[in-house]
Amino acid sequence: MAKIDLTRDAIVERALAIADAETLDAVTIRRLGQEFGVTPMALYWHVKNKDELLDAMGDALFADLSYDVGPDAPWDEQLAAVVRALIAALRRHPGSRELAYRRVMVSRDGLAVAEHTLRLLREAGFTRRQTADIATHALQTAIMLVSSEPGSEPGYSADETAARLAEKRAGIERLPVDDYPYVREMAPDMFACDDPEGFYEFNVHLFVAGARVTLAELQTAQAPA
Amino acid sequence: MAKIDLTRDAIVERALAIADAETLDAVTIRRLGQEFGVTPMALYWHVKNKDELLDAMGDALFADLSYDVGPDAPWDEQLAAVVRALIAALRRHPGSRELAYRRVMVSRDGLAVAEHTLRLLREAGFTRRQTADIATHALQTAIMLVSSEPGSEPGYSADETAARLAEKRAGIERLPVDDYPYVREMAPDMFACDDPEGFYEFNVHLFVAGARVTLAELQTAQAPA
DNA sequence: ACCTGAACACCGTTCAAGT
DNA sequence: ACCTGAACACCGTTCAAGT
Repeated sequence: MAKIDLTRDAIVERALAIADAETLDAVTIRRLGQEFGVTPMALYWHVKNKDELLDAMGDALFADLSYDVGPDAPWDEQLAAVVRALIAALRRHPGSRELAYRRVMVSRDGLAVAEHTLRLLREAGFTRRQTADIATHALQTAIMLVSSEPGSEPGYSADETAARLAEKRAGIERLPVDDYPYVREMAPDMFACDDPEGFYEFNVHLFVAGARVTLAELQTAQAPA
Repeated sequence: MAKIDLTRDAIVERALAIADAETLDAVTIRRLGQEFGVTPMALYWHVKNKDELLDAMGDALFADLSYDVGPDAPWDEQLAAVVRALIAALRRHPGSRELAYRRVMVSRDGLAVAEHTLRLLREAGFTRRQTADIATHALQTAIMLVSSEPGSEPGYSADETAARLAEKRAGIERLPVDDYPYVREMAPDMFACDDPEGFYEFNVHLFVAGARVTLAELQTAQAPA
């Protein structure tokens, strides 16, 4: 039974758990109060308001990132490591993944990945603008992959997800065969994924390959042999 | 003054406008009723519930896509055209961009792009799994780029965005110079963008380049000369 | 066919008050 | 220092009733 007492950390942890089990919409001040056996207003002692709670949840996403493969590794491997680390972190709290945006350039751990990523791209030879774009893109890619792992319906609980997916599949079944041959053929792959690790690895590869080629193009343009 | 009468289309249009001007959270049944000079309950005659309204808004995002560069164009150009078309469409209604996920494989226009994209990838030589992944990734990339155009704070109104950005910049100013040299150097590029078209083009290029290289790797692996 | 009134079960938040 | 009671301005939704 061990009642957990109301602290800021406990609140954030509980909030993350609710978001994962249900939805981000399901984490409300009132609900949290209820779960701690306390009135809603009690939370306001520990947290300024809901927005600050969401910020704190966002900060938690960046905890325990391990992206350091050493400064001697090629930059593209370093970049891949960053994206993998972000994906791993976000998969721990998929329900709160979108909160990562707002805290990368703010929280301590967020700034640490940012610094690391910006450095490796800059030293690889990208311009300032490109470095900013790719670094942003890296985080976005991670969020997006966790959002789009086939079979996930962003913003819905487990039950609703199942219902909506079933409806989508049924809708596609009803489609005229001649007009949508590829949609029909690919539907199973669009709605399910028996190998999530493979899904993530393929997409990380795609992302890093894009950056690699782009840099190569840049350098041959600048210094044609 | 010309009062617009309450129809399903008018409601959806108004909802999209509110989301763009403010936030998706700002579109509520009650608010819409108010704007049409009608009680909230009146909307339920035209729309089953809020979820259906959001679905309808999502459908609208896929209207007027022009991604057809002809079947003779190389597949990578066709893919670039799809991503550009999606970006253009989402930029018309940035406030509702996330609603695109749920309707790609459902709405008529969504299914049309899906069919087109799946076909071009499949014919280019990707496996079924890869085709599904890249097609999903294409939409996600578009959504994500519109979300992350430097200087945008997803989920906040214009005023709030300005406030949060200012706070972020100030936070970075306060950072120890020695610990975060790259974050400090790159901050202007992370928080603003004087050339959005360039931003989008660079990232589309990155995405397509990744796909191109990945396919090339695949083919040399399958058929080593 | 289309809209309203009244009601219910929810939100976040403030502020004075309790211990 | 930490929590509560009462209150306010919001949500989505149902359902019987009006025209």
